[in-house]
Amino acid sequence: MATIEDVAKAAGVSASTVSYVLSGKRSISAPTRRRVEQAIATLGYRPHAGARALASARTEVIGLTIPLRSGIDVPVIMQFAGGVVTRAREHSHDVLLLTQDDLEGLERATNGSMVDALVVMDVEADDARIPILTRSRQPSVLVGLPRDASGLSCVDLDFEAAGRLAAQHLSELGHRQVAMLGAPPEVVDRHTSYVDRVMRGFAEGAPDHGLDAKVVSCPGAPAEVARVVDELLAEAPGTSGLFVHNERALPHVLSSLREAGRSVPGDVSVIALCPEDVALAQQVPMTAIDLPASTIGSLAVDMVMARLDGGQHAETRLLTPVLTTRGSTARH
Amino acid sequence: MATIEDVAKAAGVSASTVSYVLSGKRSISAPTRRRVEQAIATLGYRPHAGARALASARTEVIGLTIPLRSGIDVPVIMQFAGGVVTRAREHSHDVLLLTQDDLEGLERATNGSMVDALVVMDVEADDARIPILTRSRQPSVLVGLPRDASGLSCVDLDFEAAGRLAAQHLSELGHRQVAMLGAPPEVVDRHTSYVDRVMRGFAEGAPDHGLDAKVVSCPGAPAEVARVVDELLAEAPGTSGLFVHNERALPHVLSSLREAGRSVPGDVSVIALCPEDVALAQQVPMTAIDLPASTIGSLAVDMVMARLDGGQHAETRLLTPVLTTRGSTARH
DNA sequence: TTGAAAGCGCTAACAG
DNA sequence: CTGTTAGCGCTTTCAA
Repeated sequence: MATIEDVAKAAGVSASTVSYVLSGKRSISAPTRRRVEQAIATLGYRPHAGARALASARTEVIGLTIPLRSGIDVPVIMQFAGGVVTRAREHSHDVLLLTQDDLEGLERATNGSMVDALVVMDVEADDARIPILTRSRQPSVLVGLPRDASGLSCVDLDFEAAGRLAAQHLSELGHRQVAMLGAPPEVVDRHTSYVDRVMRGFAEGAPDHGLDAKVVSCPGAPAEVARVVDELLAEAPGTSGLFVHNERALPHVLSSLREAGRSVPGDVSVIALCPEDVALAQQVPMTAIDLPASTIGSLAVDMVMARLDGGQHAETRLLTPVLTTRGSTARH
Repeated sequence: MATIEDVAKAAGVSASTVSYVLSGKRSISAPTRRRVEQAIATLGYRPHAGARALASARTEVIGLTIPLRSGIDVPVIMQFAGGVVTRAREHSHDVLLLTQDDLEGLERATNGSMVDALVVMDVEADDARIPILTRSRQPSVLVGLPRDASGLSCVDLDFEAAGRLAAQHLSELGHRQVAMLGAPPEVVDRHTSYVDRVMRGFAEGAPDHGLDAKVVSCPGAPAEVARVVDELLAEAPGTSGLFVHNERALPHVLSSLREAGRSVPGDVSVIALCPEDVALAQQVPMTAIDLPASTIGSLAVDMVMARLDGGQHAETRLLTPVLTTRGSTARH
């Protein structure tokens, strides 16, 4: 591979001049710049990432932890990761993929100077990674809201407000007996922050709007979804409004209702909390609170970059949920 | 951050000794090793990745290109990526995430010495990345089968055999008029290699088994799936066997059939080509040819690692498809 | 506007 | 079994 020295020779300048042409950190005469750029092009020169990181203490890489475990909403993760990668490239950074529960990997990435900054997904209420992150010298942003952020930046949809909004909307449609079908039990048990928050928002918002509400967690497998729906309808036959925060279960909820002889939205109104494309891909286009995963991903990168080169202080940003009315809800 | 020099001082040895303790490349006396390990632990020392890469010409990172564009089967991608990351860690490598169509990123990663090796997903028949990869000095493995692999390693499910297997199975069940619902048009147009191969396998295998077969591409949106299914049943009302290679469309195919008054498997047998968990998550547990995405991911990493430290030559590995009979097929 | 030179932190001969 | 030393390729003062 061509080195900066090769380029310098070919252009008849010193290595430092080549470096400055690349970084733009000092002014270069037009002819010199031209010759250097020429040499770079003909040699196909690319700076050696390791050498650059060593000399500049900057890697141009950000770390992204993503969950690969069970029960998660895969499309949401992908959209989020897409947002992160795309935005990172716009800040001319690459992305190092770390897995959620690999604490060792997180230490390696930070202390080993593999990354300039970190985006951490799917934060739990008491996340074991928080102490590692506060100790690290790289800025990081948590996607989610831990019990104690310890001065770290956070970004997420305001899931609690989303829960309240769902309750409010069902109330405004005239429903009185409602229920929420939440994440699978294994996810609820992990106390992943957004799961807790949306459940709390709905459970607390419902009474405020005069609703009688049940909140149950819901597995993803079709047979189990049917069981949960049947149980719910048996226990509270008057249920006419449903709030579903479980992407995998969503299609089966709709079929289960149908098979139980309840039409949507005729007998039961259903609000989903999911990305827009998922809402539109159901048998009935769903009235839904949008989960703007890609936007959150971009935002996370913007925030962490701002701290990196602006030295800005930590902040928490919660996006206001937006509900779009489609075909799955009606007046009661 | 502590450097190797700090560790050396703390342990009363030279930096090279610390390095050798870490790499195991020469024998160290027990007491020395103990003191060094002690010092490493108390200082929380981690080698600087860039410095190491510069000195050793090894990054301990592999690049992974994943598609983020539309029409892809998201769960398959995630499972695949999971397999890659997990296996990479077992070879003590991290993973740098690259996006599918970022040719510039691929060059940066290889020529900029950011990675030791590359795993490239979702290869197209004439993939623009192949020339870049053949030029690069890092080994790479393509997931998929391009028209001309140019001496690069390839790994994939034998999708052509999968197509034939589906035809054969439908034939053995006594079906005569069958059809395949393939990937969305935009994916077919890209000539992603596996899409072409499974269609060819089915189209060519069907006549060999005495089948009258139609092959159509199929969008993912529910309304469109319904349209495609209805058209199919209108043109070929005798169709009693279906082979679906489209994860997003799969649930809607089942509902469309039901709404068209055809029961599964009573009137129509349906074979899916998808990961096992997807097959089990449908309303009817699907007879399916497994798409072992995670396994392929692991395998890709193993292959690329073997070339890295064994100097082995390139090879192409195609996994034999396996069909599992479940509730969506019956004798005709 | 440019060049020379001192590192950045590590690895791997080479020497003992 | 261990230490000394010469780079790896780049960035960034310092000097002109």
